[in-house]
Amino acid sequence: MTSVLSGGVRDSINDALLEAVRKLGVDGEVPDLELGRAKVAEHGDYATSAGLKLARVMRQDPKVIAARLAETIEVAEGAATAEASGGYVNFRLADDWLRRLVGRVRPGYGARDIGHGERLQVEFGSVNPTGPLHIGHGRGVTLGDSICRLLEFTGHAVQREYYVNSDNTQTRRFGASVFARLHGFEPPEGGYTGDYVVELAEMARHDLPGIADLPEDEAEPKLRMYAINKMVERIRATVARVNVRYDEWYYENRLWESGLPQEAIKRLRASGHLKERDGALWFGDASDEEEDRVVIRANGQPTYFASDLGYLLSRFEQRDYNRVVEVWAADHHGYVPRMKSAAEALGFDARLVIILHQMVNLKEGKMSKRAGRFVTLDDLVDRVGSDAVRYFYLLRSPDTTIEFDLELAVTQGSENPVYYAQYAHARLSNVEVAAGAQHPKLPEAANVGLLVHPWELDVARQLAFWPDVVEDATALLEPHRIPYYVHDLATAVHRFYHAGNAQSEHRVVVQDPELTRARLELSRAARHTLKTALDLMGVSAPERM
RNA sequence: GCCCCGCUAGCUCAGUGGAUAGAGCAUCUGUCUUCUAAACAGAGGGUCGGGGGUUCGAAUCCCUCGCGGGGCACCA
Repeated sequence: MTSVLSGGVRDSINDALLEAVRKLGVDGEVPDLELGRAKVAEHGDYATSAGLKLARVMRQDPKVIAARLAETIEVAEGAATAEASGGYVNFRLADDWLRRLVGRVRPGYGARDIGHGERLQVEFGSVNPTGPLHIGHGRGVTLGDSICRLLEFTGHAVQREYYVNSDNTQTRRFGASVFARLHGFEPPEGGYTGDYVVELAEMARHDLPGIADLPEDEAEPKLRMYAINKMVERIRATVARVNVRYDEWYYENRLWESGLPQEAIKRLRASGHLKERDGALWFGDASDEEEDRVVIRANGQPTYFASDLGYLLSRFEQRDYNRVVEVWAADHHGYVPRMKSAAEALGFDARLVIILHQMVNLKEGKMSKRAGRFVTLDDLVDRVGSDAVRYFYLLRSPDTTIEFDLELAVTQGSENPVYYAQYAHARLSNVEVAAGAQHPKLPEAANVGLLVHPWELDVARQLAFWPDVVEDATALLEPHRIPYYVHDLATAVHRFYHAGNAQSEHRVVVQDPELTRARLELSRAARHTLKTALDLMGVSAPERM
């Protein structure tokens, strides 16, 4: 029998449910019984429509099946009781089990070994290093970072990588723009016109003696690398402000130096995935020319796609990651099939996971990095703070387009839902301080049996749900499930706390040391869980506010 | 034209094919001599974009139409 703590109580219930189905004589395929949270309080905490689902297989009345299941089911540790209702089976978490759960919650509660140490890379952010990060990029880096945090929390060996473009058309234009500014010209057509390019040119003039005397074909690569390095420095500082960390800033030119794109091209040529047409080298199968993509241009210059072919080898072979998760903005969605078929052609198909998130649009009009028209992520952090920024981004499903209104973001900064959760944490921290002050020596062990009020058990109930949230968020790579959970837990905490405002005998810290100790146990369990969940979001858990 | 995402309360958004669709903000009504009121209790507010279909059951799956966003490069 597995410990309930190793997974969630939902897993235990599900195991018990399946075992009961077997006992009823169903063998072979069991349809998905869709055990989920009950939506109405009368239906308990979890519910399944197992009776209805099994009616066809068992050729029996759903009500009868549900009733028999309810009788048969035995959940491990007596964690929950089952009750039939029509074709449904409803589960109610046992009060006594909830109390014991409180005593078992430790810092980091909810961590699970789902990944078994799987080596995987998450590549996210990876914006062309041709300008500062704006609010659109903020979404990508916070999403990617929280995905990493989730995967680390669930037993994966995660490497966080930023792929630094350095040899593509955009970065060349960037280099050419710096060159133009160095000589007092306007950047060329399609170049970068932001003021920061002028600053970069002046810094280069100082840091690269003699650079202004070189002709463009010699100066541009030097200026480009100089400017890219400056931008990478700045991007690194920006993401650090929102608690985003990378293990590796992997430069595109490193690929070419190690011959990986060349090797990938060689292999794809041998396997018949490449062909010459119009003087260029194309990737694609013969069935549809429209789908073909250029790898080497007619002028002999490789495309970014050639680099990406080598990048696949770098990660799946040279560095031996079992899986690679890419986090991209939706404007790259057209590139997904290409990458997928490239990965397939090289034999890595199922191991490449691509997560897309929708765009962040500025209400005042389109952002453009080249035109220097955008709100930087630094601006946003300056005005509303890192915690509110992270919560704001992570609250939304990646599929939702964000219409960003800076004025509104600033005015609403103070009513950001993040403070609701942080306040719950701060209140509990304060309670612990108060308990220590009033009771210098409390009992070592807590008698959790003293937790009897509904507002106390409801906190415990929320704690029971946390492993489910971790599991779902990890399986779907959807961190936005966490802030919604945090809100629910914070609500239960505030209610628990407030019971003591309404009637002082319900406070955590009371005369009776035994009772104080029991309620303190619950406070700590809730505080640890809030802290853990906020950590996964990269949001701080303050001890006072 | 083709591809992707969205359309759910006044606004911003959750919602693994299940029972009576939720939260925050905003609006209205109550609650601080108290372990922190950045809180709590309550009220109002919905043809889940329209129309078909599949199913015992659809906000959820399929088809179709509409609206909004994004993409369809020898840019990334």
